[in-house]
Amino acid sequence: MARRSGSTLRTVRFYEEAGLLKPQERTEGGHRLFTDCELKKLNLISDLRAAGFSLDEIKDLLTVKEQSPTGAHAASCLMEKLDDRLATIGERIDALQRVRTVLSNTKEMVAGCAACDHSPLFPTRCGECEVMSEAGEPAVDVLWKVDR
Amino acid sequence: MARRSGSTLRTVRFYEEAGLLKPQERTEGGHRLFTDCELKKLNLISDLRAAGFSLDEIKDLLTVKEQSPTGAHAASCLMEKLDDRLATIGERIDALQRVRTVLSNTKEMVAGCAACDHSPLFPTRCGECEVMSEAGEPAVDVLWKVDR
DNA sequence: TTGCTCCTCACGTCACGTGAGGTGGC
DNA sequence: TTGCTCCTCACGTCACGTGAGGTGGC
Repeated sequence: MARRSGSTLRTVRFYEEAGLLKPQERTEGGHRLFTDCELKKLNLISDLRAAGFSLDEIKDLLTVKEQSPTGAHAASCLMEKLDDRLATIGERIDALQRVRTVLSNTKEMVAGCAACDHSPLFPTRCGECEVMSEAGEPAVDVLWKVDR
Repeated sequence: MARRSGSTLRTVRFYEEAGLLKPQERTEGGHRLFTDCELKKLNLISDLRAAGFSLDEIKDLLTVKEQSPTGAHAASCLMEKLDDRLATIGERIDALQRVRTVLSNTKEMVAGCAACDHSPLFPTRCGECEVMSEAGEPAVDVLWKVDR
């Protein structure tokens, strides 16, 4: 089970302890036996964890049905929660793309230093070097222009 | 400082303890005083943390210069590390987009249940309902088709 | 003098990792 | 009988959160 989902034994036991997974039964010797559906659930949990959701937030999704009196109620409740999660994922993608742009800009600026020929300005006064443009990327200031 | 970067006092102190930030000096009473550059650094650290990097991975970027003998060496070393981070960010964006697709598909399937009229199949046998198509999205199996 | 903010311990939390010592099952 | 895998404690780790009790500085 753990191997087939790409997670670890410890993780499976931890999710069981948290009430997210339930082994259908145990062998005589205590080994956990899981159904195929629990494997699908573990895969979904892993995906949602990778997307940055807490186990509580995940449990909240997994227990919608058992907390809803009718099918219509469960459906609208689940759809609302899914919209929340989708919005959060959108924000996280945007944030990652912004960081990507920052690092990419930084790389481009530092590319001009690949031929730095033992400049006396290195390492503490690179900000005064003619190679550095004035394009104000704060990350470049931090990572490159000054030191300490 | 903490407020101006959107983080907390505790976080600033923790980063200082981890060797990522250094207050330029302290007041008589022990209050930390930071330079503008340290604020930029804190903002960069926050962005990289939000992108899922550990403090060790961040420190690794921040100390490239002081560990490099020449400017050319520092530049190529930093660019290599930036490429690594950019690749990781790309993978994380892809993963988030896959999860977004999964949740979006799930929402679309469950939308058909908004008018569920006290079906006797709810809540444990929704998988047998005619409303459910056969499009095999495992997340739908887990969140909707069966229960427990 | 009165608030508000900052200070330093120090314990708590979340999601696991990592042995320590023991058993199951082919 | 021999490996390999699984089992249960139980302590460790990472990145902070959260009081407890005290001081600074306007």
